[in-house]
Amino acid sequence: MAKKGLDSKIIISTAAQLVEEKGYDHFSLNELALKLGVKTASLYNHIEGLQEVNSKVSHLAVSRLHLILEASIARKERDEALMSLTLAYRDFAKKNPELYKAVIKLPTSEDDQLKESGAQVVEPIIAILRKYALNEVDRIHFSRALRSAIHGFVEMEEAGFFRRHDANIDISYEKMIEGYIVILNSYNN
Amino acid sequence: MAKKGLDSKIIISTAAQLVEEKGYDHFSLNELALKLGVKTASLYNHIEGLQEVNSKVSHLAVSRLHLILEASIARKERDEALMSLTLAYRDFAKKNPELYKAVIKLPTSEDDQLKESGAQVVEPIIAILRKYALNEVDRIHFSRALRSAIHGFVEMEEAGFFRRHDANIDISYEKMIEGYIVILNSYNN
DNA sequence: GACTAAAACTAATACTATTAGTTTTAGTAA
DNA sequence: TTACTAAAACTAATAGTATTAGTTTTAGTC
Repeated sequence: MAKKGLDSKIIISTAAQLVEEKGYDHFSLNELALKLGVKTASLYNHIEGLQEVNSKVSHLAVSRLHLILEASIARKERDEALMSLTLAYRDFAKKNPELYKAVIKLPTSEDDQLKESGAQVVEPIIAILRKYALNEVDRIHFSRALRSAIHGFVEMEEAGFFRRHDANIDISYEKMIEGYIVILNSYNN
Repeated sequence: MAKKGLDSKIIISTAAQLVEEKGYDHFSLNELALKLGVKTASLYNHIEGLQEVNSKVSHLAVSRLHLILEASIARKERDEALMSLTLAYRDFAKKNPELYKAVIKLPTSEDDQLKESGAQVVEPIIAILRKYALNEVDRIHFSRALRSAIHGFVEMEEAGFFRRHDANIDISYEKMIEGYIVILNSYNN
């Protein structure tokens, strides 16, 4: 019963680990407590409840994705940056499929930081798009379409929709991104 | 304790209704039984368990979506058919947001009909694409990109990602589809 | 060395799905 | 009409979930 050095940060990062191990839908506070060497009720000294854990795991997932996206576009611009970011995005989702599922649940947690957290994924995309000849509104339109495609692709791939093996999935993805690059470059300039 | 006229079909359609009412994540067999005027354990005379219910609700959702997509392209071709189908798709997702969530869980249910059921959504899209000058492999590549975009868009919209009100969401969607139509028409012909 | 607040604990509650065993019902056969 | 059977309802119990209340222990401070 000695005080374990528990705090919210350790709990959330362990939760993220457990989500990846057991699957997003099979996460439980019982297993989390077990992994932390503590009784389940003890967690409530540090967290409000399951909802808060879920919410914070989502924020953590978005944070990590953000870092990777930023790194992917360092010293790159335009088409090269876009291709690099989109590949990094899919790579993250494939390496952390269960944690990635937390990303889409982000805005569900109705706290105020969500605008900030949501922006973490859009921001590097918007940064790239600024180098193209789109006005601000078209930039938003285009970024929504691009994010939809990227997210939709990795989620459907993970869910098991793309089964026809006579068409290579990597190539499907590349062609999709190339399509977006074509559209993007067609905006006058 | 008189025999209620329960069968699998009634159970699943009631489950689908309950999913829409309470939200996909808050569905329970207890509430389902309550709504059917039966004790929870009695459901097991007709269903294997929760997993089967979830799986069959997914199949039902896909079936309904399929019907709507087919109807949307009746007597239409090419660009007009594509625009009509994509609008119908989003419309379905907006009118049945919780039930739509069951669609993405389809392939998780590992039964053999999944190829058939999954095909229900692709099929009308492929039918449209046959009228364009793509070879079979490119048709698959393109359909994956299009489905990713459509699904990704409606899911992110429902999840609350598209918040900037200075860009109209309907227009974002239209522009996205128009982009795909441009790409599609650029395949020689 | 006593006091306090944080952080662990135990115990209980109300949900969830699921299984086993029992009773009732509806329909069929004698 | 009565007896039989199988389906479909039931009750009761189990194991898992999150959560709350109340208690004990610990670590650090006065």
